[in-house]
Amino acid sequence: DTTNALDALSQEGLSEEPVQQEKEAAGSGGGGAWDVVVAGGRKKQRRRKGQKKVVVEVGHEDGLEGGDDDENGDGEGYERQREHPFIVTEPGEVARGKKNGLDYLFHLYEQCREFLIQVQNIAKERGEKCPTKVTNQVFRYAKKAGASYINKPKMRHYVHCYALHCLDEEASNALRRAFKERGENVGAWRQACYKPLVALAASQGWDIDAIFNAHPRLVIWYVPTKLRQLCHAERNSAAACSSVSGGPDHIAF
Amino acid sequence: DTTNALDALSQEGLSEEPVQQEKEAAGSGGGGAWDVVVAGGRKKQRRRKGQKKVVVEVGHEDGLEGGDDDENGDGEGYERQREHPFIVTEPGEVARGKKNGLDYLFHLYEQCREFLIQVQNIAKERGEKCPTKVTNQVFRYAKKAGASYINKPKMRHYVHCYALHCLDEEASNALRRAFKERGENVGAWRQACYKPLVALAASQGWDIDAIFNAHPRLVIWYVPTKLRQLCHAERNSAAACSSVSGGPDHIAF
DNA sequence: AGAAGGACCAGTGGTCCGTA
DNA sequence: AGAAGGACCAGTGGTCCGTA
Repeated sequence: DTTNALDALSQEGLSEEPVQQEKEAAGSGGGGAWDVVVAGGRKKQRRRKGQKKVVVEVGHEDGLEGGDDDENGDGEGYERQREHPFIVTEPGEVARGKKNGLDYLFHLYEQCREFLIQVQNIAKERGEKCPTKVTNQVFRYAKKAGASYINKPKMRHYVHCYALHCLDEEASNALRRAFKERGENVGAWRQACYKPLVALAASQGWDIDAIFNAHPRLVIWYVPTKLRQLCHAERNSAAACSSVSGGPDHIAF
Repeated sequence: DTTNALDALSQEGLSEEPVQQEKEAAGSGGGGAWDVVVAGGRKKQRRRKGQKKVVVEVGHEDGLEGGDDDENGDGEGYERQREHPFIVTEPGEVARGKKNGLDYLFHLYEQCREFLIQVQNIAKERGEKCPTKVTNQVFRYAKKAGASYINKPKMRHYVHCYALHCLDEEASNALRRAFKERGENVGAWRQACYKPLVALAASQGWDIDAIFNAHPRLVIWYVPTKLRQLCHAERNSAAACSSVSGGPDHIAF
């Protein structure tokens, strides 16, 4: 199966992950693992020779803290393992400079799904409780498998953006292009992702949980609190509005 | 709707719950609320006059601890609010003495389901996360609604017994009659409930989660750890056995 | 300033063990 | 002894806020 090929690949070369000898290959100016993934057609990349596929138990080398800051890449001294910030990119566009693009962001969600599937398979094999969502356990597993660039706060932060991408890729792409053109930052784009989702929920009876549950890539993610609240608030004001105007199918926006 | 009628009713009269003035009416010798429920045909009991239906916010009176042990019922002094222990009863049989029967036990599971439904309705109304299982939140709600005789350790303890009752009532009834006849205690009966469930799982591909999920009254209960482990262990030894004997459909028992 | 993520916290699932 | 359930505990979902 090809489940791990992408994972192993995307663990390489990203400047932020702790494989020191490869770190700087992708750091700035593009050309990292993600670019390879995008250029190569999104699946079945062959692994680089000599790089072992990391799946379950990663031998822990403890190299993250302590001692030597002696390695440096492009002359900026010690680079922390924090991921490059996201910028708004169009579909297919590779982020330049020390930035990551939105295709890469969405790819992280796919990776989490693959890690979840692995955790589920292990649980089934052992006859243990089988998670249906991306839980702490899955994040822990991802980290142990070497995907240190995946963490819970980040993934939860952008879930609704990924949801829009899954549910209405056209609208998501249009929004990305518009916000890129306007030079908006990631935070503004992220905020803007709520509105089309709420509109979508409105058109489907306001049940955002049902919408997530009906989509195979989305069902594994918890509905973000704020999205749930927005849907609820909008439903109530739409109801108030329609009760004033009298029409049962009055549109809120 | 009739959702709360049973709840309100079964909150009355049971000797263990903290409505002091009614406590002793049902204490020993049968004749408590449960008997009324059984005799009355299991639904749409009318409420006793003057007894308010308790649903959400119970005015807390703090009367459980502190002060006066001055009330006493049938001459045994202060009776603690602990439920009478269960005994093995046949279907339809009312427990005599300071005991509770198994119909009453199973009725508690139905009550929990009704509390869950109430919690779900409230959550939906408020646009909040909606539990799909009987969670701590539901137990807390039950307690606030006056069903102090419902608690998590008890309900979790007997889940698999209730599961057998739901999935194969004939087998469950036969087991109850057999264990009553032999004079076995509740613990022995409880232990014995595992075996027919494991056999049932065996006949359905060993997926005990799927079996729970397929049943509308069971889907709201977490699969008990021990039941899951037994299914897993039995599956493995069945597999080993069939690989020795060579037949893919070899029966383990 | 905008953003990534370590680390905290309230409340969870699970059940032990002091109690009656 | 057999059994009910208060109360504890490890690990959860959720996200704040000290960090870069």
